[in-house]
Amino acid sequence: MKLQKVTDAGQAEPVRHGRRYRDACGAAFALELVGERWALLIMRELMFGPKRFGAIRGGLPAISARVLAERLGELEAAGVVRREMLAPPASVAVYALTDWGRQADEAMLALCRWSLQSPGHDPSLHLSSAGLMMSLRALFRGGADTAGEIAVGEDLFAVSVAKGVFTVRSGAGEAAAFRLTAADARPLMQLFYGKVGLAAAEAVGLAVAGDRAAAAAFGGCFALPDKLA
Amino acid sequence: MKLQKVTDAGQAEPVRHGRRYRDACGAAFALELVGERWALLIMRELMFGPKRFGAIRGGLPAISARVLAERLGELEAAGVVRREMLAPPASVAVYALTDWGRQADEAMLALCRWSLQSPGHDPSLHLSSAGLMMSLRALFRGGADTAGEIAVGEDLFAVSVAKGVFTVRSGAGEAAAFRLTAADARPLMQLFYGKVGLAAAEAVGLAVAGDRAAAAAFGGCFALPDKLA
DNA sequence: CAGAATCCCATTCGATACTG
DNA sequence: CAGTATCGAATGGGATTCTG
Repeated sequence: MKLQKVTDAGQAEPVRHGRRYRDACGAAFALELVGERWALLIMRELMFGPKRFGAIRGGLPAISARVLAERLGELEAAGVVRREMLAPPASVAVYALTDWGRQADEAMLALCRWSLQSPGHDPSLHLSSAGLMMSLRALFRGGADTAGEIAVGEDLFAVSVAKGVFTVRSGAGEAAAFRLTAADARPLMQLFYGKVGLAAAEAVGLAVAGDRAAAAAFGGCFALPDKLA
Repeated sequence: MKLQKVTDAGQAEPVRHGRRYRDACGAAFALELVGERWALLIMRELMFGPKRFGAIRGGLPAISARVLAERLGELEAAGVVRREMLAPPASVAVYALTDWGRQADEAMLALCRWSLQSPGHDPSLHLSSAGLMMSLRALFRGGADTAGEIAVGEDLFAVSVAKGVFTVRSGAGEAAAFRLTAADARPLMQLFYGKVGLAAAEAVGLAVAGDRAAAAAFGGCFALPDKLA
């Protein structure tokens, strides 16, 4: 009722909240689509693959079920998210970004890179596996070609550096030279944000398998930008 | 009181609204800083130079004075905006982006480029001169080197294409080959968004001075992206 | 006139409880 | 687990008013 109104033809038409910017600039239109509270973070959670309602909540512990349901409805009406029913016998609903929704990652990365220059950023907060991978993409500084896997809790990602381009995919990787495993993002943040060595990260819960030298070199590909103030 | 609390030492400490994301990802932190309603559009208005309170309102006719004052206070506390007192005899307050605040333009451009792919975008809405220049930057597709001036209402911008890079500055331009003048953004939107010729834009209020061929070529450097749906 | 302060109301958010 | 219902609290928007 709040999210959309059904026209005479029965078509869903996004009405959104009465609050519009009434501004023809693309930035304003983007904010109409994904500027509501939590919207961009929900998209981040879906950036590496479809997720169930509960899995999104898992990545965003501070969101309430009500707001999450509301946002998913709005994002679906906006064409950013698609609700899909998995085939039987699974028969559960998952939420996935549309192709267009996935293209918002450039904007998201730009926001990450910008905000991480601030000395006010607090890396001690909770970080989901999707948030970690997003941060890695934002923090990539370049380095030698390599490939590996990162396992965070239940989630597995294939990462690679090829020709100076860093790529993350969901799932197992081809020809992974190393694998970093941790129960949550904390130890990996130490390694990537904190610029500590592999050994220090292992002391706080990281497990390294495979080529240790390759893993260490990979860790050196990322750094927080220089702070401003 | 709502924007900041004064500590024992008397220092201003951004408390924001109780609503936090509690998420270590840079995207979440960016949203804490500039994710409130109107914040990014206020920054857009300041992107090409400092403005007075009333001038910002002029660019954002739908914002209320209360919310604008509140946002300016928050953005100042966040280090994105600086409130400056012009030297006498002017002695008026203006709001300017800090260096860091200006760096958010990459993220803003990415949002523009993303959202303008949507068929839902409505170019018939109001557009401020800052919004127009932002949109031009987002719509730039490349073209031959040139330089000119664009005058929208009271505002004057120097634009140039050099080595495939499009630049906008506030004020008069060096060696401008042409000048496009209009009372508001509408005729210029016709030219740049609408892909109509110079003559058609002149029919709706555009005035062209100087080298017409250069002006026409400049107009051809911009285009809306292909729509998705 | 610029812009801060105040009041009122509609909407939204967040937390908890509830249901299939 | 996947949402929905409900309610108090906070916010946004608009109008009005004060102050210099």
